[in-house]
Amino acid sequence: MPRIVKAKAFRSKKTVALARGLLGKFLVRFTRRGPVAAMITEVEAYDGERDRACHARNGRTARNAVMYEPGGVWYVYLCYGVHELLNLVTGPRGYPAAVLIRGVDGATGPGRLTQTLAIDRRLNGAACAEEGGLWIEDRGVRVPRSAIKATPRIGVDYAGPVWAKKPWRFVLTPPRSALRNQSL
DNA sequence: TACTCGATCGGA
DNA sequence: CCGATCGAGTAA
Repeated sequence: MPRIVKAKAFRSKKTVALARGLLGKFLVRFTRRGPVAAMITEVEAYDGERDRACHARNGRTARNAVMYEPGGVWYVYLCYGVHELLNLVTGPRGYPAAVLIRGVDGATGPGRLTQTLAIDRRLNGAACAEEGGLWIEDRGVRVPRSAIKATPRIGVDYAGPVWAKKPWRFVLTPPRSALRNQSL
Protein backbone atom coordinates (compact mmCIF):
# COMPACT_ATOMS: atom_id res chain seq x y z
CA MET A 1 0.00 0.00 0.00
CA PRO A 2 1.17 3.55 -0.70
CA ARG A 3 3.17 5.12 2.07
CA ILE A 4 3.61 8.87 2.29
CA VAL A 5 7.27 9.70 2.76
CA LYS A 6 7.69 12.10 5.68
CA ALA A 7 9.51 15.38 5.15
CA LYS A 8 11.93 14.33 7.88
CA ALA A 9 13.28 11.60 5.62
CA PHE A 10 15.09 14.26 3.58
CA ARG A 11 17.21 15.80 6.32
CA SER A 12 20.25 13.66 5.67
CA LYS A 13 23.35 15.38 4.35
CA LYS A 14 23.78 12.61 1.76
CA THR A 15 22.19 14.61 -1.03
CA VAL A 16 23.35 12.33 -3.82
CA ALA A 17 21.97 9.23 -2.12
CA LEU A 18 18.67 10.98 -1.44
CA ALA A 19 18.47 11.93 -5.11
CA ARG A 20 18.98 8.32 -6.24
CA GLY A 21 16.45 7.21 -3.67
CA LEU A 22 13.75 9.37 -5.20
CA LEU A 23 13.79 7.33 -8.41
CA GLY A 24 10.81 4.99 -8.42
CA LYS A 25 9.00 7.03 -5.77
CA PHE A 26 5.80 8.79 -6.76
CA LEU A 27 5.29 12.52 -6.95
CA VAL A 28 1.68 13.19 -6.00
CA ARG A 29 -0.16 16.42 -6.75
CA PHE A 30 -3.60 17.14 -5.34
CA THR A 31 -5.95 18.64 -7.91
CA ARG A 32 -9.65 19.37 -8.17
CA ARG A 33 -10.10 15.86 -9.51
CA GLY A 34 -8.16 14.36 -6.65
CA PRO A 35 -4.57 13.12 -6.38
CA VAL A 36 -2.52 12.71 -9.55
CA ALA A 37 0.55 10.51 -9.12
CA ALA A 38 3.56 10.02 -11.39
CA MET A 39 6.67 7.95 -10.83
CA ILE A 40 9.91 9.93 -10.61
CA THR A 41 12.29 8.92 -13.39
CA GLU A 42 14.97 11.61 -13.49
CA VAL A 43 16.65 13.74 -10.81
CA GLU A 44 19.74 15.83 -10.16
CA ALA A 45 21.56 16.52 -6.89
CA TYR A 46 22.78 20.00 -5.89
CA ASP A 47 24.95 19.76 -2.85
CA GLY A 48 25.98 22.72 -0.74
CA GLU A 49 27.82 26.00 -1.21
CA ARG A 50 30.94 24.21 -2.44
CA ASP A 51 28.99 22.87 -5.45
CA ARG A 52 29.56 25.51 -8.11
CA ALA A 53 26.44 24.42 -9.99
CA CYS A 54 24.25 24.92 -6.91
CA HIS A 55 22.16 28.06 -6.48
CA ALA A 56 23.77 28.45 -3.06
CA ARG A 57 27.28 28.61 -4.52
CA ASN A 58 27.64 32.25 -3.49
CA GLY A 59 25.92 31.89 -0.15
CA ARG A 60 22.44 32.74 1.01
CA THR A 61 20.27 35.02 -1.13
CA ALA A 62 16.59 35.87 -1.34
CA ARG A 63 15.96 33.22 -3.96
CA ASN A 64 17.84 30.32 -2.43
CA ALA A 65 16.92 30.97 1.21
CA VAL A 66 14.55 28.02 1.27
CA MET A 67 17.47 25.71 0.46
CA TYR A 68 18.83 26.47 3.92
CA GLU A 69 15.67 25.15 5.58
CA PRO A 70 15.62 21.62 6.96
CA GLY A 71 15.08 19.05 4.21
CA GLY A 72 11.56 18.19 3.17
CA VAL A 73 10.30 21.49 1.78
CA TRP A 74 9.84 22.41 -1.88
CA TYR A 75 12.09 24.86 -3.66
CA VAL A 76 10.39 26.18 -6.80
CA TYR A 77 11.97 28.91 -8.90
CA LEU A 78 11.54 30.53 -12.29
CA CYS A 79 14.12 29.45 -14.85
CA TYR A 80 14.90 31.40 -18.05
CA GLY A 81 11.95 33.62 -17.22
CA VAL A 82 9.70 30.90 -18.54
CA HIS A 83 9.72 27.65 -16.59
CA GLU A 84 9.02 26.81 -12.99
CA LEU A 85 11.46 24.15 -11.79
CA LEU A 86 10.72 21.85 -8.86
CA ASN A 87 13.30 20.87 -6.27
CA LEU A 88 13.05 19.02 -2.99
CA VAL A 89 15.24 20.61 -0.34
CA THR A 90 17.51 18.15 1.48
CA GLY A 91 19.93 18.22 4.39
CA PRO A 92 19.82 19.66 7.90
CA ARG A 93 18.95 23.30 8.61
CA GLY A 94 21.69 25.60 7.38
CA TYR A 95 23.04 23.17 4.78
CA PRO A 96 21.82 24.31 1.34
CA ALA A 97 21.12 21.30 -0.85
CA ALA A 98 18.30 20.07 -3.03
CA VAL A 99 17.22 17.52 -5.60
CA LEU A 100 15.88 18.83 -8.90
CA ILE A 101 13.00 16.70 -10.15
CA ARG A 102 13.69 16.58 -13.88
CA GLY A 103 11.26 13.94 -15.03
CA VAL A 104 8.36 11.72 -14.08
CA ASP A 105 6.79 8.89 -15.98
CA GLY A 106 4.73 10.59 -18.68
CA ALA A 107 6.44 13.97 -18.50
CA THR A 108 10.11 14.46 -19.39
CA GLY A 109 11.84 17.75 -18.64
CA PRO A 110 11.77 19.85 -15.48
CA GLY A 111 9.71 22.61 -17.08
CA ARG A 112 7.21 20.26 -18.62
CA LEU A 113 6.53 18.28 -15.51
CA THR A 114 5.69 21.35 -13.45
CA GLN A 115 3.33 22.54 -16.14
CA THR A 116 1.70 19.11 -16.35
CA LEU A 117 1.17 18.92 -12.60
CA ALA A 118 0.26 22.61 -12.13
CA ILE A 119 3.27 23.32 -9.92
CA ASP A 120 4.51 26.89 -9.56
CA ARG A 121 6.28 29.24 -7.18
CA ARG A 122 3.32 29.39 -4.84
CA LEU A 123 4.62 26.06 -3.55
CA ASN A 124 8.04 27.50 -2.79
CA GLY A 125 8.81 26.83 0.87
CA ALA A 126 5.81 24.56 1.37
CA ALA A 127 6.31 21.26 3.16
CA CYS A 128 6.55 18.04 1.21
CA ALA A 129 3.38 16.72 2.80
CA GLU A 130 -0.25 15.98 2.04
CA GLU A 131 -1.39 19.27 3.56
CA GLY A 132 0.68 21.20 1.06
CA GLY A 133 -0.94 19.49 -1.90
CA LEU A 134 2.33 18.05 -3.20
CA TRP A 135 4.04 15.09 -1.64
CA ILE A 136 6.08 11.91 -2.16
CA GLU A 137 4.77 8.36 -1.89
CA ASP A 138 6.57 5.04 -1.73
CA ARG A 139 4.41 2.61 -3.66
CA GLY A 140 6.70 -0.33 -3.29
CA VAL A 141 8.64 -0.04 -6.52
CA ARG A 142 12.08 -1.57 -6.07
CA VAL A 143 14.82 0.09 -8.10
CA PRO A 144 17.93 -2.04 -8.62
CA ARG A 145 21.20 -0.16 -9.09
CA SER A 146 21.39 -1.67 -12.56
CA ALA A 147 18.29 0.34 -13.54
CA ILE A 148 19.90 3.66 -12.65
CA LYS A 149 22.10 5.56 -15.07
CA ALA A 150 24.32 8.35 -13.72
CA THR A 151 25.38 11.24 -15.98
CA PRO A 152 26.63 14.79 -15.58
CA ARG A 153 23.98 17.37 -14.77
CA ILE A 154 22.29 19.24 -17.61
CA GLY A 155 22.89 22.90 -18.40
CA VAL A 156 25.49 23.64 -15.73
CA ASP A 157 28.57 24.39 -17.78
CA TYR A 158 28.85 27.68 -15.93
CA ALA A 159 29.98 25.66 -12.90
CA GLY A 160 33.35 24.89 -14.47
CA PRO A 161 34.67 21.49 -15.56
CA VAL A 162 35.09 19.92 -12.12
CA TRP A 163 31.54 20.50 -10.92
CA ALA A 164 29.85 20.27 -14.30
CA LYS A 165 31.24 16.77 -14.73
CA LYS A 166 30.01 15.35 -11.42
CA PRO A 167 27.74 12.40 -12.27
CA TRP A 168 24.88 13.69 -10.16
CA ARG A 169 22.06 13.27 -12.63
CA PHE A 170 20.22 9.99 -12.22
CA VAL A 171 17.88 8.46 -14.76
CA LEU A 172 15.71 5.39 -14.51
CA THR A 173 16.45 3.21 -17.55
CA PRO A 174 13.99 2.35 -18.88
CA PRO A 175 11.41 4.36 -16.96
CA ARG A 176 8.56 1.95 -16.57
CA SER A 177 8.70 -1.43 -18.22
CA ALA A 178 11.72 -2.86 -16.42
CA LEU A 179 10.26 -2.11 -13.04
CA ARG A 180 6.77 -3.44 -13.51
CA ASN A 181 7.57 -6.97 -12.52
CA GLN A 182 9.47 -5.94 -9.48
CA SER A 183 6.93 -3.71 -7.82
CA LEU A 184 5.26 -5.37 -4.85
C1' DT B 1 19.85 51.67 -10.74
C1' DA B 2 21.81 49.13 -14.93
C1' DC B 3 22.98 45.12 -16.95
C1' DT B 4 23.81 40.13 -17.40
C1' DC B 5 22.37 35.56 -17.62
C1' DG B 6 20.24 31.49 -16.77
C1' DA B 7 19.30 23.82 -13.29
C1' DT B 8 14.46 25.16 -20.53
C1' DC B 9 11.62 24.47 -24.44
C1' DG B 10 9.64 24.63 -28.93
C1' DG B 11 9.98 26.08 -33.41
C1' DA B 12 12.78 27.33 -37.71
C1' DC C 1 20.44 27.01 -33.94
C1' DC C 2 17.81 30.69 -31.90
C1' DG C 3 14.33 33.56 -29.55
C1' DA C 4 11.12 33.94 -25.65
C1' DT C 5 10.79 36.16 -21.18
C1' DC C 6 11.67 37.95 -16.48
C1' DG C 7 13.56 38.28 -12.12
C1' DA C 8 17.54 37.24 -9.20
C1' DG C 9 22.21 38.46 -8.64
C1' DT C 10 25.94 41.44 -9.10
C1' DA C 11 28.41 45.52 -9.63
C1' DA C 12 28.48 50.30 -9.33
